[in-house]
Amino acid sequence: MSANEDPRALAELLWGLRKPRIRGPRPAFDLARLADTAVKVADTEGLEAVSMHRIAAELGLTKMALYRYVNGKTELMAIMIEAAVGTPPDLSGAVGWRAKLEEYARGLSTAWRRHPWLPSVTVGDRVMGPRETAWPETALSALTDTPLTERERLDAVMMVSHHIRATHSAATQGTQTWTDGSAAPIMRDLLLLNASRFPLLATTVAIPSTTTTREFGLLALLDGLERIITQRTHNNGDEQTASRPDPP
Amino acid sequence: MSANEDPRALAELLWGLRKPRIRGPRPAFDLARLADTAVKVADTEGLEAVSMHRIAAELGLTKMALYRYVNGKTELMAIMIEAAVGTPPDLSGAVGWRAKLEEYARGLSTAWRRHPWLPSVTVGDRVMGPRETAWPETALSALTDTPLTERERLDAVMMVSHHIRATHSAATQGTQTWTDGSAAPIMRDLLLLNASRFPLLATTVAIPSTTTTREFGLLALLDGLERIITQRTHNNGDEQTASRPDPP
DNA sequence: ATTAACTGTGTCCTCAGGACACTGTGTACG
DNA sequence: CGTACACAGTGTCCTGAGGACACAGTTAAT
Repeated sequence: MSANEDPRALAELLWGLRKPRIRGPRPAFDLARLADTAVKVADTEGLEAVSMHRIAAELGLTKMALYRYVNGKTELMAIMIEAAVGTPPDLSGAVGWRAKLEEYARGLSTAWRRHPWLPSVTVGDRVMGPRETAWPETALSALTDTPLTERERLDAVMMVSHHIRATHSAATQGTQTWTDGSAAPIMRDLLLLNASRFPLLATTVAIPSTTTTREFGLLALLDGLERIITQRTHNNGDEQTASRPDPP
Repeated sequence: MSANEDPRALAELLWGLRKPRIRGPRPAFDLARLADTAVKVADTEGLEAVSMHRIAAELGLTKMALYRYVNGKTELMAIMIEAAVGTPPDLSGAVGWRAKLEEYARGLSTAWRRHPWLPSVTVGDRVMGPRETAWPETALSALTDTPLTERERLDAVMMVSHHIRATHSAATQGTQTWTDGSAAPIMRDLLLLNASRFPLLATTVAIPSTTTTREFGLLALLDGLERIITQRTHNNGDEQTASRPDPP
């Protein structure tokens, strides 16, 4: 409602630049405690269960007392995200950019499966905290030995993230309208009823899926990156790259 | 608030299966009129400006009169989408699956640029209308001559859609936190301040972008699909495929 | 003409987020 | 040592959202 969205203040909160309070009585909780309880509520009852009132009650506080800690719900969400993302996976075990990126994608997938509300919320124009920022930093490290430009590396990282996000359950963000979710059976019926107008979709929807969209998409994505990378490598004449084996 | 979400009713509304009302007075408006005004409001003032009250007022109605046409805001949104998506591009001019998919991506991009609120809303578990359904149907037609399975074609189509969606302005859905949006300068400052913790991101963010993420990502994506397709083709020994020329 | 079905209105409710004044409390400083 | 200030937490109020529901007015089929 109100013009409460001050990105500067949010940044200071997330990056630990708040001036230490000395004068009055000590606050009963700290930001980490707030974030953890809010995350717990979101995990167990869904994101829509997270309201100022609810979280405050969970802590034995009044709703308005929460505003002593955060400037509004935006800030609450921000510290929730920061608390939930966790640390990015260790890519040092994987060899080659491709294996590293796959490992990264797995890690992302795991984190988002653990907190199903996370993918739908880590989106759009916003201020990120240091813990969340560590993720793309880690992903970039997978591509340092490639001939891609810095921008292209970031683009590639974003592509992987977006793909994992997009394929992560229809309930949160997926648009897998055809395969999962409560609307899927209805859509199937409608397509079969109108098979003449939508012949391709109708036949496609009728058959069961073997592989997942996530696997296939990641394969295509990494194959595309690999093509670009090997092309650059051949032209420049250095850099080794780990290739996926051709199937028989 | 209330359990108003009946996907069956929504489907009937979208697919024109409402029983014709005979008995009482004629309604002053029809669904198309509702949808158009709501779309206009969303286009000019943003999606958050679309409320039941607002749209009703726009039509010179009371809020509750709107509920005679739609069962709730979910249905309003659904007919808004259906009105705004428009018709998919004609792919018959492009030769080869790759050019067709590129054309499709362009069309999608155009539609979403015209209605910036659209990408953030055409997401998740929901019932689609016939006009929106025509889009993936069209995209599938681009891939009929490829050796991909039906499922893989749908996956490929989804990948393209997701990519265009993801790269379509931070304000709506993009997560292009590093490059656009009001939070970007703050993030830049934070990264430069903490360059020791995030060396890769810090350097990456410092340099200006030459190509867009959308172009690079689509390139990688289509390259990946092409690799898979040509691989299948070589193995099966048929199918022609349009390849992008190698740069010098 | 009657009646049933329907459109649109007005009132009320719940539940968000949030502003603001107030009470109580503890620490720093004169 | 005491006072003043800064702060934590409470209670009350407001706005604005979606929505339920009863009612008045209207019209077409019977």
